Amino acid sequence: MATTEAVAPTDFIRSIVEEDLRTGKFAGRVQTRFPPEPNGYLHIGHAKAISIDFGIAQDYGGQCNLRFDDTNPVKEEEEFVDAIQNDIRWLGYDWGDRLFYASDYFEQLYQWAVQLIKDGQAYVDSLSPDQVKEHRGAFGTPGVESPYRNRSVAENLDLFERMRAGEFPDGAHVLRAKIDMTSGNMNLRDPVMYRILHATHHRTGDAWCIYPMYDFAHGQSDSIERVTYSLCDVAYEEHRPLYDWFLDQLGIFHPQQLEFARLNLTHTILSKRYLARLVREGHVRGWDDPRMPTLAGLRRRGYTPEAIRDFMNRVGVAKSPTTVEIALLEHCLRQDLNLRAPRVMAVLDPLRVVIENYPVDQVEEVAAENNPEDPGMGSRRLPFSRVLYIERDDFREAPPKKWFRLSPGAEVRLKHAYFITCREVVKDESGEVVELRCTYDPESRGGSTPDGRRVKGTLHWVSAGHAAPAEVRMYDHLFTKPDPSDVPEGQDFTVNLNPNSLQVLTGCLVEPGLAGQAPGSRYQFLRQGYYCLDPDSTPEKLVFNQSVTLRDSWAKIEKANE
RNA sequence: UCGGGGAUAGUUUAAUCGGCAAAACAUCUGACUCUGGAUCAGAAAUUCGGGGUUCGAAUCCCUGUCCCCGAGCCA
Repeated sequence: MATTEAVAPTDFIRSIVEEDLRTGKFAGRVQTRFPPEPNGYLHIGHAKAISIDFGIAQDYGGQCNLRFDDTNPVKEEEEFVDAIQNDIRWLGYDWGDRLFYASDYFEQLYQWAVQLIKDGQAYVDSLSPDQVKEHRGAFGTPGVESPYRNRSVAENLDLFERMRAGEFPDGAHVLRAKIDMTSGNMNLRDPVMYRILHATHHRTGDAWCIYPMYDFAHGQSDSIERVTYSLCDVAYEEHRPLYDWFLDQLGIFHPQQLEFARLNLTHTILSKRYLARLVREGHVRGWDDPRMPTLAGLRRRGYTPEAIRDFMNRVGVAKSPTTVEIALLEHCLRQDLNLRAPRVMAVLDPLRVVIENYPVDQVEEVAAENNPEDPGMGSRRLPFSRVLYIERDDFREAPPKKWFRLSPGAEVRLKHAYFITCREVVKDESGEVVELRCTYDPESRGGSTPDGRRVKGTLHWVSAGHAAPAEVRMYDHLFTKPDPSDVPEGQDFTVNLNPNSLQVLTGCLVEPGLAGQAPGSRYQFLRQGYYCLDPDSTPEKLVFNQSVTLRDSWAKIEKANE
């Protein structure tokens, strides 16, 4: 099978790694980590970080750890720990036995905090949250020092110990680093290192009632794990001076933080908060709704890990804030599935066809290749009979220009079967076409005739007596605008929600072999697109999700004719 | 207002030391086809502006503009 991952990634981070490898900066070691907070589901934006963190380790013979950044017990849940691991594995990455938690390091972090207090680099502040905020100052103006800033080391030690012992209520005190209240970088204006939180932690239970802040936990966790490259979002670029400061004050192993731009995609949103709102307000059916950009949603939609990895390689790694067209993601899926998905025939909007000159009770089997891109995928046999269904959209009573499909008097090929000619159009009282009376050419079996006559159109079909009923869920972009946040004054992104992002087709008919297949199975519905069997399927009714359409040049012609 | 980061076809990225600006996606043509699919061939399209250095600048210097991020006891 041809590989779909042909693009060799090259980027500024890899250049730095290669340079370090040359100069021996980290003794030839490449160690990265992926540090999710277990407070939500992973989405395709995270997949970019995963692909970079694991991909770079892989490329240079290093390792990537999985570390849950679980320093805030009030936001984090065990449920997400499992879901996140599942998603990363599904994407195709492996952290071996290196599954860690920032909470594994709580005791060490505490000892380091004590060390900084003893060194006069940290102090217990007893200002209220509002006062801390006031003292911090604004962008243009310097902050002012807390009156508690110059407490003695002994008093700080005593207070901090008692904070740990649970003597104070939430918010009564914090431990802050003593840096510079006048810094232009807000992160350096005596950042909070520890806060009091009488909350049960998903792993440490009630062992702690003080918890370290991200800035005091992340770099040291990296250091403990001997991470060489701590790769993160550009949002953390302004935190780097602080990341470096703690490591330097502590005098411990110093990983290098490097920042890259996070992924944005057109026609969707990638903010955990907004995604949660879509779920909460019922705009989608859940976190794994096939319209969601979550990995769970993409998986259910029929996306392959290969397509997503290929996409990440094509998107590249840089620092400028950018928005990738969702068309590229869709292209990657098509390209992958074109090579791997078995072709099947499915009629979404059935129109009855009776072959008048075909024997009433006869059923024969025609051979159908499973994938013209890969003969190794073999072939199957399909039942053909006198009564069939074709796609309603494949017939026009008054055909437009360049119409290759069926119309009164026209001859087309039924894929893998016979040529048929439309003789008569049957309508009901309201004038709707309900049936086509056709004849077939017995000589055309297999799709060609002895006289070598050509037909322009080839249609998919199913045999009425054999087809399996199905529901097909058709999807379109979640948002109508490329940038969902482009809204009129006073409104929010929900006004750009696409009312037609889900269209449920019932009464579809698919070829018989599809019954009983495993949920998650992916197919190409011939001439239509790629579809994936949904877990909602039952023995009575198959349910398919449309993953992505095929490129449709007729749609373009039709549009141009308008 | 201050600090940090960024700017190359419509989009995302390349361009080794200062040496012919390129690829993919998207768009448009055409060929081919038992999927109006796939494939193939082709077209159009790019260095944020203004100065400067240089034989030569996307790259170096000066200057301006625009965009993103930052004032959680969130990560």
